[in-house]
Amino acid sequence: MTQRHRPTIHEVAKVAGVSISSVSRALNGNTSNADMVARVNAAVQEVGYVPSMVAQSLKTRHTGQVAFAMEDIGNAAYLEMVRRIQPTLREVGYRLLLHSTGADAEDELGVLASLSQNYVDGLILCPLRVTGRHVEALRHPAVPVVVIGLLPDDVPVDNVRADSRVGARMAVEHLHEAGARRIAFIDGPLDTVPGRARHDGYRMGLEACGLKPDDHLIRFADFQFEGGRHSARDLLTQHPDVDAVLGANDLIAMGAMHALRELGRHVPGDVRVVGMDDTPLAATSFPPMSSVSLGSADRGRIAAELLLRRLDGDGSPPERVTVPPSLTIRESSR
Amino acid sequence: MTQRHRPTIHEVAKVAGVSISSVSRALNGNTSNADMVARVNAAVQEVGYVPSMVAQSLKTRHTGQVAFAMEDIGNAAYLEMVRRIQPTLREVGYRLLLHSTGADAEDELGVLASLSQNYVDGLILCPLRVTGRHVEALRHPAVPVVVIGLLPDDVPVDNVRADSRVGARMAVEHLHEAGARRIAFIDGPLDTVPGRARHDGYRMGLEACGLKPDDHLIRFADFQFEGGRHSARDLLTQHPDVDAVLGANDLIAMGAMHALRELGRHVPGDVRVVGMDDTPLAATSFPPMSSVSLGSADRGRIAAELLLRRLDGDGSPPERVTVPPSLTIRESSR
DNA sequence: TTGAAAGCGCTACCAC
DNA sequence: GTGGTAGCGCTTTCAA
Repeated sequence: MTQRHRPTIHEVAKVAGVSISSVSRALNGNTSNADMVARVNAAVQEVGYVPSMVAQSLKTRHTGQVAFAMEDIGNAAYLEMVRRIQPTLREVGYRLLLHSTGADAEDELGVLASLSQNYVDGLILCPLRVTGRHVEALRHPAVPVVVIGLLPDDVPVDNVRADSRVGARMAVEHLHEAGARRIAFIDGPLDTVPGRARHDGYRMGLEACGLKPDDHLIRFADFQFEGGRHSARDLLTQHPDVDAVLGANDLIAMGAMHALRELGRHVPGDVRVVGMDDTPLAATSFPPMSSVSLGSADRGRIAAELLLRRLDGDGSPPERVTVPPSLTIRESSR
Repeated sequence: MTQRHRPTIHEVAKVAGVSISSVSRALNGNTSNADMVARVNAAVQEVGYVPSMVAQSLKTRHTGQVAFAMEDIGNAAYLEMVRRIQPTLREVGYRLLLHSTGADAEDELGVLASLSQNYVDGLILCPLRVTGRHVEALRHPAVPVVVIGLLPDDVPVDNVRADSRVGARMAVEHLHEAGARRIAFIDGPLDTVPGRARHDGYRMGLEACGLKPDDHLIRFADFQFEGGRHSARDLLTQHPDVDAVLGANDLIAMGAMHALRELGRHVPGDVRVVGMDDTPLAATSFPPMSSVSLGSADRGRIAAELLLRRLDGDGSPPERVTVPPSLTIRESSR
């Protein structure tokens, strides 16, 4: 692997017999002389010149890079976001940097702080928890930031939200309509943004249906399959009259479906199940599982679009977009 | 969003009452005078100085960035890789850039070419198809490259492989031992690296078991759920004697499980099913699905480690690592 | 040990 | 329209 010398703009200039300024202009389309452009291009070909992003960045003060920070790319919701963010940015020439922070708030703050290093032009942040220090850091970001998730109203950054409160409520109402009366809920941690919102939505749903809330029917499971399975097993053993389970995400709900099967309960005959996030897991499960889509893909796309507007120099006040949830009804709750 | 002036090393120097060289040295640990270090650090705090990555990169000629290019981060195998690559790189201070090329060979070549822009120090490439132009581009990469996937022997880059040929053979042998005699195979496209290898492995497996290959029992499905479902439905309708289905990945195999259920065939009683990649889908399916792990996580980690060695200046000859497959037997094939 | 100064490769301003 | 030239913010010689 011989580290060949990378030709610079000077080599091109020499070969073309012009000045480096002319080369720069020709390459950036700031010249009207067609002959000049042709000569420069020929020289570029000849020496195999490729502009240095780094030098350009130092001069122009932008990098063509955007970062996306979330807890774990392994989470289907974040994955959906990335899959939309990347092409949206890429279309206009931005590259995407990925930060999986592993639910470490310290790490997220580190990302926020490191923005001052100016290695990216903007950031899309999807925090699992929003602390006071987050808010503080978001007051004076070194580059434009878009936050996906709930944010205090006075934080001056663009903000894209899901409405998982309404989503959870929709699920409960649907289960009620389908005939369920003892609707259990397996949530994620209450101190996370989605955990809190879904909990509230569940309660709201019960009220809207005239069902009495019963805290014994609520469990917490860290958003994972095994947690859902354990919680559901426990739940159904202690409360055999439960006739529906809402999972705070599809993994939890899938775990619950497995537990139900192990307990010999039929889905949806004995117990109806609904998940949240509407990931591929839901569509491919057996029976296919109803799930509340929180529009992860849309949130990703919209966040990217908002950020691009800022990067274009848009100075209008921070925007707040809420993506409505939608329920996909499949066999598990019919 | 007031674009405040970012303090430079000059401000720090002025406040500390020293030269910019001293600031640089103190910050990079190239000074032994403790007093100097203290003064500089104090000044850094005072003005809120954060070094510019870009300026550092221009000078030092490295960026602290590594790119990972694959077809689609939505694919579970690539996802697993990313999940290991990122922390491995991050641990030593590298950031990860993501290129989802969307199975566009042109795009992959673009990534390879753009390496000359020196916006990254290295690349991990996981091509779905390897063309002559890939090979050509890989002969003189501008920065170290590690390829995950099959590669001609004479291409001088580090290379991490799965052995999906052996993996597919293992699956066939397992199905045979379990009692299957008419083992069908739903593959991905034959012109992809994994599609080809798995096809060969399937044939090898049949031979090893003394089963007669029958091309009618092979279908192609583009590695997706619906493809697997369609193919399986078609297959089982035309060949009701099929008693086992191997899917070239878990999505295909899941699709097949659904088709079987729709056809009223019991898994594993009537038809045994095995998938490949051993994704979360397999473990959470019902019944839990046997699957051949091709070590995606390990391949990702190893690729990252190999790349880090190169970035450390290791000049030894290109290495070739093959990660062995392993079969996880679950209910679907018992 | 410290400071002055020379670039890294580029853009953009200024005269011509 | 074209060519000098002054930096962008940093690291790293080189002398003192």
